[in-house]
This record gives sequence, structure tokens and C-alpha cells, in this order.
Amino acid sequence: MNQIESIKRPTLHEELVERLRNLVVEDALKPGEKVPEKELCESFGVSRTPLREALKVLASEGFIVLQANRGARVAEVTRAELDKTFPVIAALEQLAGELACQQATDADLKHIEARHAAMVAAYQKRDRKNYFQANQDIHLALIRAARNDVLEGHHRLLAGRVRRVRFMANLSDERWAQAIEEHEAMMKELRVRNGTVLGQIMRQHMMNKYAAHMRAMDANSEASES
Amino acid sequence: MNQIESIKRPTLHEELVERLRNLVVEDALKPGEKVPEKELCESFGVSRTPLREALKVLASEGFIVLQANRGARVAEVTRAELDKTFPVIAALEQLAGELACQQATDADLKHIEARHAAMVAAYQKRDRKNYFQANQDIHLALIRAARNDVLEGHHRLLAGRVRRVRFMANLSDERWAQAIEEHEAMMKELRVRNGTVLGQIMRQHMMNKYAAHMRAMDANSEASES
DNA sequence: AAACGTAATTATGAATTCATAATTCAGTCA
DNA sequence: TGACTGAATTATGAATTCATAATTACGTTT
Repeated sequence: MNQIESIKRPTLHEELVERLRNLVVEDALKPGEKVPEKELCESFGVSRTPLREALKVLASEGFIVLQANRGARVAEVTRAELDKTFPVIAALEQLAGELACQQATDADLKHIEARHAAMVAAYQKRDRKNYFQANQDIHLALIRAARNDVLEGHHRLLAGRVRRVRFMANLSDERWAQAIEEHEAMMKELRVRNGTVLGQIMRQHMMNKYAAHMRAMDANSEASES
Repeated sequence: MNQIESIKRPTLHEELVERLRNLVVEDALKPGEKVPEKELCESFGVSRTPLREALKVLASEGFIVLQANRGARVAEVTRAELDKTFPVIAALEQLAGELACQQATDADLKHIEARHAAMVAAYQKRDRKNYFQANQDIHLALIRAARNDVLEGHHRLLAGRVRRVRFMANLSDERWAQAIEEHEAMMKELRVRNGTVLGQIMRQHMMNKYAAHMRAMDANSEASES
């Protein structure tokens, strides 16, 4: 009998890790804010034990910070931390690009082509929402196509840490156009399965994205300081 | 008043994470083995609560595997997993090499030179123990010199996962000589702070190490099967 | 004797309880 | 009035307790 659909009743703490991480990534819990242990227990209808287990895991993933006897706070995403994180993400994306060219199935390529077309269409309509969605799909699909779950896991963690920043990224027209060009170049290399070059482009693409975010952040903080 | 030496009394579960991880990495707890919750509690003199919190963290780091209602087992390090892990480590080492050339202090360089000399000396005496130690020091120092704690953290996790394999690696004479050559090449680039090339060499060095391990493993399993 | 089913035991997940560190707040004194 | 002291309150870390799932042991049946 083949696994119909293995009945998975995840344990409470696993469920909680998922849901709490979403609260952080989705920005329902704001950076620096205290994680209200008691209220979360009540709203989830669980006792403190599994919730605290989940907090320990979230802390080891870097989403929250534990202070002994002083509870948990949502980790701040500082400029310094972004400076450390983006290069690592970029390096992983490079590897993903290389592996994807070796490992991707025809179905993978087809799917990525489709999402790429959708992304370009969204760009032409200046439809930010669908652009972001398609963009994210493409990056995820490329990671997946690399068929390396260790890579995928570490990438997901790091990407989660900076997701908030990506959300608020209101990209400039120039950067938007440049991003599209970079994606076109990526598709070109992916089609001929040139992993080395695709990897290089993906890495550079991520670093450009990073630089654009930093410029936007600096501009913002200057504006608010004036 | 400047922090004299902030009194850090780590919480029990933090302490436990450290010590349990060491048990796994140092191979005191063997892969596939059940993690004896009760006995560990007794030997550490703590209750189940902090120990189980620690287990959750170890699981999220991939060192152990939790099965609902069936306890924890030490994660197996399968061939498939090594195939996934080494390329990621290699990619991170490449980044480390690049950053180290930008960020390393003179003290860093001096320290690495010293450890390199010690490693070569150990090689000439065919002193495996000191060779391994110096080798590990060099890799760690290069990572540290990159001054990127996100990179360092992820590298440490991944390296921990495969440490066991590295231990049992009884490297061949040819591979040993080749490794020394690669290290010489690394030092050459580090001295002139050529990050791009150092990164490439470090990545390739790690992949060669991986290939050597795989050959050794295959040879071993063939031998035991015959 | 082997295989199945059932009861007893054990181990696990989660709730609760307990001890103590941190915080709040009231009262005192400068 | 404002800063400091110390009691009261709250929150946190850890131990204990409880309910239940999993495993083992045992007896029955073929």
C-alpha cells in the first residue's frame, strides 16, 4: 500500500513554529517588539510549553532574540545585518543557478518560462503586485530546480530574514527596467543551460537588488531626518 | 561604565544545545541512534523541559530528527545528504575567500601564515593529528577573517553536519600532497589579497576534498561488501 | 512453535505548578 | 518636585504532573 497521504498531525510546536514565523515574516509582529508569550498562548489556545519550544527554534533561526529572564523580542533587521545577509544569499543563488542548469527538468523550464512571461507582462502594465509575485515564483522555482534541499533550506531561512525589506522596496523605474533586463539575460542562459554564466548573473542580480534597497533605505532615512 | 565582562549565565537550554550538539558532532551519539531523553536528563541533572527545548533546536539545525510520539534520533549522514551539503559549503567558502581578502587584518594574515606553516610542518612529519588541527584552524580563520557572522553561522552549521565524515577521512598520499599544494596556492592569493582567485581555489579545494571523501567511502563500502 | 491479540509498561507531548528574576509602583526623603 | 528605596506584582525558566500514544510482554489460538 503506497502512502495515500501520510496522516500528518504535526506536533503543536511544529505548527507554532510555522505560524509564529509567518507572523514575523509577514510583519504582524514588528521588529524590536516584545513577543507577548501569554497573549499568543491564549490566541493559539495552547500552553506555554509548546510555545516556548517554538520560540527557541525561531531564535536559532534568527527571527527572534531571547534575553535570559527578559523574554523574547522580534529581531531587528539592521543595516549591518543586511550587509552580511545579502552576499550570502547571492552566493547561494549563484550555486542555485549553476545546479539548476544541470538538474532542471523540461517541466521546470516550462514553468519558469511561463512565470517569466507573466512577470514581463506585469512589468509592462506596471502591475507591482503581480510583478512581485511572479518574481518571487521565479526565484523559488530556480532554487527548487537545483534539486538540493540543503541549499533550499538555507536559502529560505536567509530570504525570510530579509523578506520584510523586500516588501517595502518601492523600486525605481530605472532599477525596475534593469531588473527586467537581468531576468531576460537569466532566461537566455537557462535555455541553453549555461550554468556558470547563469550563476554569475543571478549572483550579480541579487547584489544589484541589494544595492537598490540600500539606496532606497538611505534616501528614506535622509528624508525623515530632514 | 563600560561592560566589565557582562555576566553571562547562559540559560540551561542554551547550555544543553551546545553540549548535545557536541555529543553528536563528536560522535558520542551515533547516527540513527535514539536520543535517550531520560538518561541525558539524569546525566546532566536537568529536567525534561529544557532538554526537550534543546532537542527542538538541534532538530531545526538538522543534527537530530524528531518523530512525533516516537522521540528523537541522531540524523543519519547519508551519501545523498553529503552530495547536497558539500556544494553549499564550497559556495560559502568561495564567498569567505573573497571577503577575507577584503576584510582580513594584518593580525589575521599573520595568524593564518603561522597555522599554515604548522600545517606544512605536520605534513612533512606525516603527523595526521596536528595536520588536521592546523587545517581546521586555517579554514576557520579564513571564515572569521571574512567578518560576516551570517556566513560564519551557516558555514558552522553545515560543517558540523559533515564533521564526522571528515574525521574518518584517512586521506591518501596523493590527495594529501594535492591538498598541501592547494593550500600553498591559497596562501599565495591571500598574501596579495586576490579575493576572486582565492575564492575559486577555496571552492575547488572543498569540492576536491569532497570527491576524495566519496572515493574513500566507496572504496570502504566495496571492501566491506566483498 | 509461530502468529495474533490484548494487557501492562514505558515514553512522549503538553499542561500545570513552582521558584526566582525583572518590573512596576507606592512611599520616603532630600 | 524629583530621585531613591523597597514591597508588590508580573513574567520567565525550569520542574513536575498528567493524558495519551507507542512499545513491550504475555497469553491464547491455530
